Amino acid sequence: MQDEPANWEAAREEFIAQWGALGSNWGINRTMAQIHALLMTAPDSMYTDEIMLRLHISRGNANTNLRELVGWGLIRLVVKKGERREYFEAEKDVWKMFLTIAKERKRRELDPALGVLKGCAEQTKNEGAGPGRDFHNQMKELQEFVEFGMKVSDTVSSMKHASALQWAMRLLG
Amino acid sequence: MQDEPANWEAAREEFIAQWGALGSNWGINRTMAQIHALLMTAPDSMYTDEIMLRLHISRGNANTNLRELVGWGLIRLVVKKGERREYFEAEKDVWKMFLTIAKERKRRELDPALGVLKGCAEQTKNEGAGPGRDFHNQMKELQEFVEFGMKVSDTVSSMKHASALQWAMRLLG
DNA sequence: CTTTAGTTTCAGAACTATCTGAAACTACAA
DNA sequence: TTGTAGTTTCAGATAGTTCTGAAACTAAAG
Repeated sequence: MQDEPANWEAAREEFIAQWGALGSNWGINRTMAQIHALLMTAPDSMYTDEIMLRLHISRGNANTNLRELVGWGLIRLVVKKGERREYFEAEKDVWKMFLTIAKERKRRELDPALGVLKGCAEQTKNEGAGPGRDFHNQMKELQEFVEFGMKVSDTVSSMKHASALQWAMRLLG
Repeated sequence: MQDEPANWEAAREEFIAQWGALGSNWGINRTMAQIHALLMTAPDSMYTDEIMLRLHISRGNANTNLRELVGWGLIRLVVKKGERREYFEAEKDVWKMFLTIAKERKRRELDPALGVLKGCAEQTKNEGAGPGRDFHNQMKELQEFVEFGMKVSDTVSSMKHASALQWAMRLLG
């Protein structure tokens, strides 16, 4: 088993390519998803040039997307003592990864929607019976639903992996 | 209040425009989101030409996106007796809307990801200790997590609004 | 101060998604 | 049939997003 030239690398290659393609459906761009997949499965931290080489992407592209990923909190920058170069490594804990993504999506998808709904509800709060009032009520309903969803999300996010699991088991059981 | 020419329409206009913009973050295209917003807030069902006129979009565009929305299950086609024309109306119940979206997103985001993970795990199931095995374990972990998430989603989806609410109340304390 | 290793920026190129508009099609009615 | 109302399709135009590559920048070391 020792001398086999890393046959798992084939599966890894596959994973990186597919994960990149999936990124699109997820509203994440391909390169970003690929870098994430690469780092997630990297035995050691990597630096920019390695990543560029491995994924055949330009320096600018690599830099931008590494920065984005750090912004999301999905990877972190590591400095090795005695080395000037910056290395990157991915969070590998699945639960933490999930929380990070959930938080970011909430921020990007729910927060702005809530703003719009509140604004529209406010603007029509004095409408009398009729279509105007119906509209107001609908905005209110949506607003409450979104707020409720955010609360659930916050609650789950503050859980440790173990207690979330336990909670979910109760739900499923 | 009677003769004021529909001042709530201003708020509605705002809602449609903003909702469209939000669509992008949601992985839904602008027009589709706008049509949905328009129909969601329409006192009566509407037909293609009304929608085209109201949103300043072409027939082709309107047709494609109406079709998509019907596919998602967010709007439905209505035929009025004695009329040849097809009308459309949106589902207005918030909980049903949420379920529809959740189901569709699961199908588009989770299902394909699961496929990839299973494939990669399978391909490396015989790896001995070392990076190959680490990779395999990671794929397995991700796979289990996704499967778990799907189960939770299915459970919630099968709930009636009332019982979901009750359950959530318990969660939130 | 100069060199060297590395990082960041950004204008334009390449690519992708979306939209238009006109033509083809369908189906009913006179 | 022919006319009319409506729907669908699709090639090309437009708009939006992502990527490249080279130049500008930063900071440590000589």
